[in-house]
Amino acid sequence: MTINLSIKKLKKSFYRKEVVVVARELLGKVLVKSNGKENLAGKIVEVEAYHGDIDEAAHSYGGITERNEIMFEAGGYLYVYFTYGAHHCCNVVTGKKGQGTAVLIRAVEPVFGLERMIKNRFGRKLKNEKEIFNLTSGPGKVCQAFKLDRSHSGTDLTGDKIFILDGVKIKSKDIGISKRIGITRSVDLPWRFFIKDNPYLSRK
DNA sequence: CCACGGATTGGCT
DNA sequence: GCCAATCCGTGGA
Repeated sequence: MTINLSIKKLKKSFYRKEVVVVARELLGKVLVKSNGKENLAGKIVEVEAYHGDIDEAAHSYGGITERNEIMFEAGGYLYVYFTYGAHHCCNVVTGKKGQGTAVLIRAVEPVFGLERMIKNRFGRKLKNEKEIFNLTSGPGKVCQAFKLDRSHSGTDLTGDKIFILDGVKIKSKDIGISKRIGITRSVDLPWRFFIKDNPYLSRK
């Protein structure tokens, strides 16, 4: 009998599709950061889609700037931005060159490198068992745990430092849909997707 | 050059 | 539940 471990790295073709399709398919996939120091992995459990043309909440709405330039590349790159004077958020660029579409990774379920993530995020050991659910349950938290900042923006996701592995296919009935969180424009687009009942979500 | 506000988080009421 | 913290990207003067 063969065992399909489904640990193949996602290729450019995976990312170069319509952003909402990629957003849903990213659920259950595994974000990996791998360098000499850190070997971290987390299953993606919550995402949001952003669309440059019709979405006033997207950084790419309004055209290319120095910050969002990478969003306009063809899919398969990382876009990391800094906000509120304190937090980084990481996105997966999707679609064709010039579209300006990306998927925000809002929460992951820690899979590998827990000790390192805890150190990166809290600088100490966990106070209690419940704190594990505060480790990567938000876009700023994911970047802190994975130590991702603007220097990682533009990273090729088919390289060997930061990439995403194929994972469990999430069934439609197990995917929750809602409006996006924390935005003030285009607020009604139902483009937040999450794995229902997963304990690592930023919200229910 | 300057002013405004943000794809958040955590602490306090 | 409410709100301050805190930098910097963006747009207008």
